[in-house]
This record gives sequence, structure tokens and C-alpha cells, in this order.
Amino acid sequence: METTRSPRLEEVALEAGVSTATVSRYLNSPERVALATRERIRVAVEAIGYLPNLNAGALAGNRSRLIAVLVPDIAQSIFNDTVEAMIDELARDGNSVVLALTGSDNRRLTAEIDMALARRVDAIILTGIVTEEAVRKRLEAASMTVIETWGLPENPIDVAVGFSHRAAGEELARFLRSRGYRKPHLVVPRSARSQRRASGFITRWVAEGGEEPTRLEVNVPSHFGQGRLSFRGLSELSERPDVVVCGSDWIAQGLIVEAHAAGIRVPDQLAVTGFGNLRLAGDMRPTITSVDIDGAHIAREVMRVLRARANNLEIEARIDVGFRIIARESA
Amino acid sequence: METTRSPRLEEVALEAGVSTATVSRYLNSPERVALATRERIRVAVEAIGYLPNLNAGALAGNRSRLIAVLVPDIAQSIFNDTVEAMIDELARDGNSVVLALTGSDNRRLTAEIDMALARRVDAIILTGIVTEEAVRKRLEAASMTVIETWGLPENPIDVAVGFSHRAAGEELARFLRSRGYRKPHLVVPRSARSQRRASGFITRWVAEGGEEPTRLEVNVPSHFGQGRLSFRGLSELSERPDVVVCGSDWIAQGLIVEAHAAGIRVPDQLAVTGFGNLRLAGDMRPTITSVDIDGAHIAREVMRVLRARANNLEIEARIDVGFRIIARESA
DNA sequence: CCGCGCTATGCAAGCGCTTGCAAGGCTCTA
DNA sequence: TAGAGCCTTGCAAGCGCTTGCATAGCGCGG
Repeated sequence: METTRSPRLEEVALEAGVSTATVSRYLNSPERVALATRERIRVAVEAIGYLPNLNAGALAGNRSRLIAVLVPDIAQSIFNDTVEAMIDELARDGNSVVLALTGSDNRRLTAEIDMALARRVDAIILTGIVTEEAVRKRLEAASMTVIETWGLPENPIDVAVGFSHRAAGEELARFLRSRGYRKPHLVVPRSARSQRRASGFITRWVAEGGEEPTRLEVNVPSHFGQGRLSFRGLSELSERPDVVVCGSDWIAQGLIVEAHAAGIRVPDQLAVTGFGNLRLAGDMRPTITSVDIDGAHIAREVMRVLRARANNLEIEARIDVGFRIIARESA
Repeated sequence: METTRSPRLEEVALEAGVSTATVSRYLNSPERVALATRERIRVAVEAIGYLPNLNAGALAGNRSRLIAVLVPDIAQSIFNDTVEAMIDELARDGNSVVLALTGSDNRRLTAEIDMALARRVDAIILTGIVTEEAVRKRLEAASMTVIETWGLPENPIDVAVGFSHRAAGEELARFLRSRGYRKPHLVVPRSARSQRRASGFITRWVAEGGEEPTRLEVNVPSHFGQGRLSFRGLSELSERPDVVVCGSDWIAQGLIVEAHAAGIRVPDQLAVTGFGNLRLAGDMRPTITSVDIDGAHIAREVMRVLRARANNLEIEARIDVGFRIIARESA
């Protein structure tokens, strides 16, 4: 583990016969350095094998190029596509992502936010809406770029990039109604988002003359196994539903597998919808009708926000990326 | 976005009537500060709402408390459990994780390694073994803590925490042989790890008197849809296998679904095994026989390595966390 | 009552960059 | 040919911490 200290900017400057200021400029905004000088520095950097010390840069420049991304989990997360797309985009711009896990625990959320602030990250990206008031306050007090994704609250802490879960629920209700279903049953994960969708669904469904749907709540994160359990729960209902609206594709998938095992044909005897349009939704047999959220789109909008902020430009506080119902075989 | 600069160590020191050195010590090793002083500083920190600037700390202390974790992807990754467990453990120790995505592209891997070095991370954690020589060299040259996980190479770059994929393959061969299967078919993702397992399986299978298994290669990351495709591929074989050894639980799951759709009973007419023992393996119908890798165990060992390094203690270069075959209904 | 060995604290020199300011050198116009 | 204006570069003052070294205070044995 004994190493000679890694080369500093100064060594490069010496080698190239310029000042450290010029090398710094070359590294951060090459267009401000004359072409010939650029080349000399390039050669020097190469020769020395110089790698800048980003911590020093962050301190001096008050810009860390570090973005905190806070998610509940990654083992079983509907956000993974979005997070992956964001990390890709951010890396392309020379940023690094500090990924922090919050579970569904506000204490952990708070702790991770403090950590992010201590790191002086350039922005904090949250998946989901922050409901807890204390957390909101803390974030607002920091007066930094905070991006809430996947949700679209009335009053974002700073900026929100997402879609209306309520609208998604309503749209789904309309869709199923138009397909002639009569008796939906909702399987709703205990997250603010899912609850909102369910609420939208019910409102719309009833408004269109349907009778109040039955519902079952399940824990988050939702997973395949819950689908199976949910199916069993159906037998306890006084009347069997004709369509089960699941809070995630995993639940839908599990439910379909269990239905088949019980000899029930999907969608003939029981229709099913999922949410998230994970890859498996299109691969499942039958393919699963789902609601698609374009993670790459969210990532691009997040980048747009970040770039706007970097250039002191104005940006909308609420960016709607929408959603699409993907009609497939299961409903 | 106009803010007054956030409070510095000095303000806290002033408020508490001590020097910045003492506050710094309080923050980093409280036991070195007298009890009464401790309390005064605690109150001052609280009153001021002080959050240390970790970038400054990293620069001054030559310790970033930043750990880079490099994975191919997270959208469809068998490592997610392990990564999640590592992030949890690391956060508990006051570290942050910089998550970088490398795909299966060596250029990206190299770029992300450089980024990690520029950040002066305290350690780099890789999932999977680094095969590319240039990358190895770069990492060795950095002479820092580098932990390769999930694999167990003969000569780790620095430290490896994982298991022998070859042994896992061999063990699976032995297991299936003992269960009386005669004609296995392998579905092998194009990753070094999977290839190694396949190779171990074949060697062992043949050594035990079996005939050379057939095999199908699939792209990484593997997913549910490939399972379905793999099933269809079976019909092209001259003789139908009695067990399909899949490179991941997702493939196994997809294959089972497709088999059912084709009216083939699993495991009666066709047995299936997965790999990774994801949650769904236990939830699937039939439940999937799989190979369990204990992500939390890997995470704990990684922490042990990190702590040993922090205290300049010796640590084994190869830490075997093993694997367990979980026999379930599907094979 | 002195000196030794601790413990608790302070002093101040960095850590390796970025950037505001200023100056030198050019080009171009009037 | 002088001045204006731009481009390029250097100077040097930080950015907010950590930590080696020095010092002060204290208890205690001789």
C-alpha cells in the first residue's frame, strides 16, 4: 500500500511549461485555452498519467459533480430503469452518482439527506414524492437543486419530473370500463404513489357508474410472491372480480401464475393489469397489460433541469412525462 | 438559490469556545475530547445546524469515505441483493457509495475506474472478476483497496470475496446426477461467470459418466423472455432433455411459464434449475431449485476487508463465502 | 516540592485545486 | 499609428477541513 503521492496539477503545469491555472482551465473548459497550449498540456497529462483530485476541485470550485440519488431499495424496485438511465446520463456529463437507500423509513431518509448535504452534492434526486413535512423543510432550507421524480406534486420542493399517479389510475379505470369489465379488484401496495393511483381509479370508476371496487393492501416493496397471495385472497370475496388491477407487474405476474395453477384462464376467466411495464410484462404469457413509464425520458428531463440550473436558467417546477397504457393480452 | 454560506467548523469552534482542531476531533474521534468539551461542542453544533463539508475533509484527511461500486447494470441484475446489502453496511459506517454502471464494455469500465480514482475513493468494489489485462494493470497500479466480489480468481487484483463458479457448476452436476437425471441441457449467459459454471458442470457431468450436455448461449443481462425463447429452442434438439440448467432464476422462470403454456409439466416431464436464488425462485409455481448466494454475507466480508485495511491489518486475499443448492420442486 | 507521564487542547501548515483580477500581446479600425 | 477590444495567461488568495507538533494542566510518587 506504499505509494508515492499521485501527481498534482503542478507537475503537469511544470511539464507543459504553463501555470496551474491554465491546466485547470484546460481540464474544465478547454475552449478557453489556446490550441497549441492545449496540445502541450494534453501531452503532459498523458506523459505523467495525471488524474485530477476531484475532492480538491469540489472544495475550491464549490461544485462536487456528485449527484445524490435516493431510492427506497434496488433489490426489487420499479425505479431501477429510471435510476439506470439517470446514472448513464449523468456519467456522460462527468458526474458521479451517490446512491443511497432509504427504505420506507423517514429517519433513514433524513440521515441520507444530511449525508448528501455534507458531501455538498450538486443535486439531490428523489424517487417518489416526499410527504413528511420535516423532510420537506430540511430540503427547502438547503435551497439546492432537489428533483422529485416519478411523482408530480402540486407544490414540488424544488422541481418535479414525473406524472400524475391519480391520472394514471383514472385512465386505467376508463380503459377497463371501455373494455367492458364490470367488477375490478385492486391490489394496492402501501406506498403514497400506489394509494394515489388507486384513489384515482376508484373515483373515476364510480363516476362512470361502476360500483365501488374491492381492494387489498400489500406491503412494499411489492413482489411476485404477493401476486400469488393476492390470488388466494380473491376466494374470500363475495363475488369474484372480472379484472384484478395490480400495483406492479410483479404482482400481476405472480397472480397470473397462481391463477393458471388453479386452472383459471387469464384473461378469459380473470383479467389482470400490472404497472410499470417492466420487460417481463411483454414477455409473460399471457403478455401483461400495463402502464408504461418512460424511465429514459425522466432521466433526460432530469438532465435538462440540471443543465438549466448549472447555467442559471429558469426551469418549470413541474415536468410531466406522462404515461401510456399498454394494452396486451391479459386484460 | 441565493444562500448565505453554510456554517463552517470555525463558527462551531467559536460558539463552543474551543479551537477548530478540537471540533474536528470531536467529529471524527469523540473519545479524544474531554467529556465536558464534548457536550459544549454538541450543543454548538446543534445550535448552528452545522453539517461538515466532507469534500474539505477528504482533501485534508486524504480519506474520502467514498466507496465506488461498479456493476454491469441494475435494471436486471443478479447482484442487486449484494449491492443493496453493501450499501446498507457502508452507510452504517458513515461511507457513501458511488454507484457506476459499466455494462459489459471494457471502455466504460476503464472510464469509471478512472473516475473513481479521481474521486480518491477509499476502495473500489467490483462485481465479477476482471478478465481484461489492461484493466487489471490499471487497478494494480493504483495500489488501493480493490475488492472483486462474486468471483474467486486464483490471483485477485487485491482481495476477492466470492465463491467458485466452477465448483457451483460441479456441485449442480453432482446434485442432478444424484437425482437421476440423464440428459441435461444448459442455457448459458455470455458472461465469464456463467461460462465458468457451465464448464464446471460439464466436466463433472462427464466425469460421472454422463454424456456431454447440449447447450445454448444467451446474451447478458439474462431475463425472463430468454427463458421462453430457450424453451422453444429445445424442440430443435434431437432428443428432449430431462432437465434444463438455467444461468439465472429469471431464465428458469420464463422457461417454466412457456413449458406450462405448451402443456408440459414441470418437473414431471421437464425439470428446471435456476441460479441466484432470487426471491421469486421460492415463490414461483413450481418453486425453483436454485443456487443460493448470500449477498448479505458477501457484504459483511467486504466490510471486514475494509475495516482491516482501515486499521492496517492483514487480510486474506481470497475469501470464500460459498453457495448452497436449494432443492425445491422444479428439479 | 519537583519532575514525570498523561490527557486535553491549540497552533498553523498544508491538502490540491479554482477563479477574480490584471496584464501582456494581437488584431482591427479609424 | 494610436486606441479599443479581445484572447490568453499568470498570480495568488482562498475553499474548509485534518493533524503533527507543541504546550498547558494535572495527579502522583519520590
